[in-house]
Amino acid sequence: MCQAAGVPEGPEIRRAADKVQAAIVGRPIRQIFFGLPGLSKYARAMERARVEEVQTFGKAMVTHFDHGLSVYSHNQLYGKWYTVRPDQDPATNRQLRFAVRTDHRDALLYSASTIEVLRREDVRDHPFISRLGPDPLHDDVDVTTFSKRLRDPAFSGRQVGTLLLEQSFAAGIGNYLRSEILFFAGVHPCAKPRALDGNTRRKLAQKLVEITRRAYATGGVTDEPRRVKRNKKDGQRRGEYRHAVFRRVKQPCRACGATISEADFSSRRLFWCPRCQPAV
DNA sequence: TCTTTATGGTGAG
DNA sequence: TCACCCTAAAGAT
Repeated sequence: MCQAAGVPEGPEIRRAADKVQAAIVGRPIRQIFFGLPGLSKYARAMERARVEEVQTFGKAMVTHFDHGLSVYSHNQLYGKWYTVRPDQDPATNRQLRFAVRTDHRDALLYSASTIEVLRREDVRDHPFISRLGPDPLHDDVDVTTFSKRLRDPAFSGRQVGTLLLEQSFAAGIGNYLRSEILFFAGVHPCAKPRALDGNTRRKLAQKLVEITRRAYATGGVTDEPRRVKRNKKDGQRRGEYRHAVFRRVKQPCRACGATISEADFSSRRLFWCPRCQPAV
């Protein structure tokens, strides 16, 4: 059985989409199952189609079938994809919400509460997707995209600690990436883009893209490779061992030794180094 | 066994 | 800004 990587932020969703795509794209479908009310009526037609592609838009995933329908899913905090050999369902008490069973692998989505069927041409108009800013994991998005955005009056007067969580500014960034990006950019969460000098603003845009892509490549490890620690007991890299500041409250900054701070910011916990990210 | 927390998001006021 | 929804695992008792 293969449990698709991690859950909640853009990089984890994209990795899950990669797994699902490799498992079921182009394969004859044995069965489609929907575990939420109102969707079963679409299953028959999907069983005669094949999956063409699995797209992600920030934290949203869209599974496209070649007969013109697509399945939108958002995992929120709880959804989890598994890919398994046919009918080798995982041992879990979770609720199965969407299943694509093919002759090769089954792709199973558990616990997700937001699953919708759309026509492919309507995907861009979906209420969640249509409001998203650029996704730093998309090929056509780069540092310049966000440099410009940070100068845009719509965003430049906001505190960066708030801005980074807004999906309309950048799609797919969540709470751990927010703390990590600000740390590597050396920017205090209260800073406003328009008050930063040009170099710092560009560095913030650069780290936004770099750290998000690093998280995708590593499966959520955001600390610099040379600094990444391993748990001495089991060699794994969880929590303390994955990030530079996130959830490292009261631990020493690995760059300067100062004690990592923590505070609620936009109703979520934010972590920063008071020396590497001085108040503005 | 109960309570808290969580890498997310919506809608009311 | 707040209450609320979704569900699972960790922490407290």
